[in-house]
Amino acid sequence: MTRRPTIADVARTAGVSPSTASVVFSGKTPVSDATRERVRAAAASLGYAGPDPLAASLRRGRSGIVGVVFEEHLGAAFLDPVKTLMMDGLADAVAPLGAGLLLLRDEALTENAPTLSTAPIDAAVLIGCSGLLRDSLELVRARGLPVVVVEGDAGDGVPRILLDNREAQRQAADHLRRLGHRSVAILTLPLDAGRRRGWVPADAEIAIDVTRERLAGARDVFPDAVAYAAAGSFIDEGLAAGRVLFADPANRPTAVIAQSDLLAAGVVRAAEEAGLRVPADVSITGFDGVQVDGLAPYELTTLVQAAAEKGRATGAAIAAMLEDREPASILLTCTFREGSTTGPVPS
Amino acid sequence: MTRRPTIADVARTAGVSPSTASVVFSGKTPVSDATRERVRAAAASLGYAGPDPLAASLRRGRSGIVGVVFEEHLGAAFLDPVKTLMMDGLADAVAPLGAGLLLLRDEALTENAPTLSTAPIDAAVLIGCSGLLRDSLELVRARGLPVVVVEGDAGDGVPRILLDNREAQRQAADHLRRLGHRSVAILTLPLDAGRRRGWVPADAEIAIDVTRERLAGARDVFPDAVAYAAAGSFIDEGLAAGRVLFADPANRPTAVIAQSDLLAAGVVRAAEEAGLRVPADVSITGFDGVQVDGLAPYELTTLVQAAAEKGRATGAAIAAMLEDREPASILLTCTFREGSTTGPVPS
DNA sequence: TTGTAGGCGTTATCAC
DNA sequence: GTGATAACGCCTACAA
Repeated sequence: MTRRPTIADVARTAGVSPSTASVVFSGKTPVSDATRERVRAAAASLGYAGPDPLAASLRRGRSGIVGVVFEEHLGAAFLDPVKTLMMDGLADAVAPLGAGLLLLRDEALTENAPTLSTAPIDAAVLIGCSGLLRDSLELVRARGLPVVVVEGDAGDGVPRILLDNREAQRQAADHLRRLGHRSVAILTLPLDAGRRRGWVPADAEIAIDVTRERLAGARDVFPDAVAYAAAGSFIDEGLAAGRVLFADPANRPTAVIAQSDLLAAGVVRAAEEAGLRVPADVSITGFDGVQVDGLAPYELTTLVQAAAEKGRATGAAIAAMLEDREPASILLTCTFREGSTTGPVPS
Repeated sequence: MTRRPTIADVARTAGVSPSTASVVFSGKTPVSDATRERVRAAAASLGYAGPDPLAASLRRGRSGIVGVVFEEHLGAAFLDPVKTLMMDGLADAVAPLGAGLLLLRDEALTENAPTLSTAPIDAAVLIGCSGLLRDSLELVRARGLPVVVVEGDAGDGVPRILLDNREAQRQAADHLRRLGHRSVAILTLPLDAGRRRGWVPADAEIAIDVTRERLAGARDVFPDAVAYAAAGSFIDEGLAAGRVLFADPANRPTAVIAQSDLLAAGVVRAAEEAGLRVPADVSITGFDGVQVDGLAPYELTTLVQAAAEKGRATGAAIAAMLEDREPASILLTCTFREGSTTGPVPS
């Protein structure tokens, strides 16, 4: 025989009708033990490995696949521990739906690759913030698929999963203020897709929501704090920025508010390099609450965001939409955690 | 109208046959400009977003999805820079096929989740090494799907993507020997799924291929070198192990061969901590050639594996099988790169 | 408990 | 260049 056996072949061999055979595999309707056995045996003898997922999907109108759209190269995305954790949570959350995650790149970035418009997905998760996202959003909505946007600017009627970035960052700033700090520098995430490194002018346009909100939170407490933008969320970026911040001994901040833990870790290293003790000479806060490999023995004072929970919430929203329930936008809150990198202002 | 429009609706509205409408969207056959326009217009007016991927897939017998099976939690997998890079390469390589990557967890780990046996995939990539892999392999073969195994023990007829671990590691060891080192310690990756940390007895059974082969390569040059196993490939693990290796000043290796760059980075840090200069007092080699965030200013002496290339090779093998060509197993070679962490043995 | 019938939405083939 | 026809393989009312 040349072609793969179908459920019809199995049914024929077992001497039952196709629908009965189908039921044996789906288990949706009771079947007598004898029949089940016969069908099973027939399947085994033919080397039938179960219903073709494609045909089943078409019939059901569901593929069991959730597309996750990234704006960047996959490698870049997974360099970010927060995204990794969030994917983890998302995977957990969609698993009970019987759904898997399909990695997709933003339409604009792909050639003849599989895309939002041609992939057999039941729903989509858009991650990120930039303008490309709008196009992707259009595509998905045109197809009438449920969408959830994570930490991005979505617009009307699209459920979003957000973080209380501003409020949280304000807490960290408050903590520093209570410790007596007045001369504070802020190390921000990239301002826009350009990812230029450097001082942030007072009137800078900040295209990326996360960056803007965390900065606002810090400025709520320290309106005049200088800000320096990193080109990405990496330890080495934090190190480079830290060198700049600590360059002038006469005019050095007593505390640095970094917008990510990786950046903060780099700043810690820059401080060490400059002969400064943390937190005796300089206090440093992070953001994210991820485990930074290689930072021991320090423990960052930081804002712990429930990254995996973010993924789970996203999954829940997807589940809701798939079941025609109203999905809720969700605002997750961060928890302030005091570590060993902040202390009283040096006298 | 309540249900989504189909290509038949579009065809009717445009006054053409369904097949013609189909051709307009697929572009597989020339169509007159006028007709194309009319179909496009009809589609737009009906809000038709293009052919349903599920139906198209069924018809074509291809879903355009490649399943990637991990043995571990997704989060854990993406913590490993080599895997991340390899995913990146894989994504690149399958994109031209019009395929996307579906993240799957090993069958054993999942509840009613989407799996190898129910997901609409055209091919599968199995990553890893343990025994579970065998089960997954069975499932996939039962479905008659093309499979590629990356760095795992696959068995008969399954194309594999492998690295010249032993030979490569030998090069690094040779390098150290030529520099005069005689007292060398080896820091290995985990020995098995148990991931126990500690000295490796001479007669230890090593279940994980990569660990075993790299160890063998090092021992080809230094048969009597002691070996210590880390519990994972992390900087902090390297640090912890380094502390052990450097604990006794009287009996301290002059060189450490670490089986991954992350481990090596930790060892560098442990050396600093112990007041040892690298490479003046101790030489350290890594493996992988990944960019270790936060290690600057050191540059590891290491073996550069083309991780992304590994992914690309995997994709190529998949492509070959999908086109009924014979897929080749591939042995990739690592390149020795001398950095700033190795030097002559201290006199 | 089992069988019958119809269709999910598309596209390949072939004839015109 | 365009159109009729026939699957792709399965599932689910509904009837028996």
